[in-house]
Amino acid sequence: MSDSGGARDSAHVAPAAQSIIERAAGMLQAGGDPERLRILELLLSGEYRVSEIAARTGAEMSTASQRLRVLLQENLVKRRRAGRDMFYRLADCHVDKLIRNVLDHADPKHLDD
Amino acid sequence: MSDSGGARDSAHVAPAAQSIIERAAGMLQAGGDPERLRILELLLSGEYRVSEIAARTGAEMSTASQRLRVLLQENLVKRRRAGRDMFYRLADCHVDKLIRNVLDHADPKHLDD
DNA sequence: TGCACATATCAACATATGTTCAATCAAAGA
DNA sequence: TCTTTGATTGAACATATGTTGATATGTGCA
Repeated sequence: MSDSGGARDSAHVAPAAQSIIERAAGMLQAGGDPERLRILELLLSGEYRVSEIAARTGAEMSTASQRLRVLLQENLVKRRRAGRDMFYRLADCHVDKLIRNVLDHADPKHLDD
Repeated sequence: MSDSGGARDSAHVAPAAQSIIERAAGMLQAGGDPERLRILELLLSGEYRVSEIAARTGAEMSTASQRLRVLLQENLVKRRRAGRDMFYRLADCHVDKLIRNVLDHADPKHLDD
């Protein structure tokens, strides 16, 4: 036993409750589809209606709407109605940071593979 | 037309290349499974061998190994061999931040739903 | 070399996911 | 009220994903 370089009990990480893990996993999974991630990336720059999101991502509206539904369910985005339009935006700055973080990490600039 | 409160071209977000989006989505997806996320959470506190990871997450070794393979493929973890053991750890501090961020966000403390 | 331990891989299966088009709902204006 | 426009929902389908137990690899030691 005894560890070969392990940094056990180093940072006092309270193990997250199962429900937290599940919600967090749901969020990651929702962002874990290239097409949905493209939507999230777009929303980094502001609020858009479904038709715009569809156009800018080259998808049918119903497809965009389905993708937005998943993002909404997992609390990655919020929406508001304005007349016939529905505007979607990132849920909060936390999500903003998350998206930027992962896009940044995936950038080859980080040459960490 | 014209926007109803939209914050277009606000933050100069360079649209990420397709390949970056895909890699980023792969990372999110890899973390987007509750069981794999539990492994990542465990690794927040250090380096562990497969047998320990299996034991602590209540899984068979072959199951743990499969899960680790996915995490490895998406560059969320790294590994090193020490004798017969294989030690896994988070790939870098970027991943550490990502995991903490999402677990934090999923915490009900944030009451943002 | 032969055995034992730690991991990894394979293949088969059940389940989950994403897409699509048609149908429906909701708001606005004639 | 009827029509138009924007958005959502439903159902069917193809594809992807996660799990499992058997098998293989790989390392250390006798």
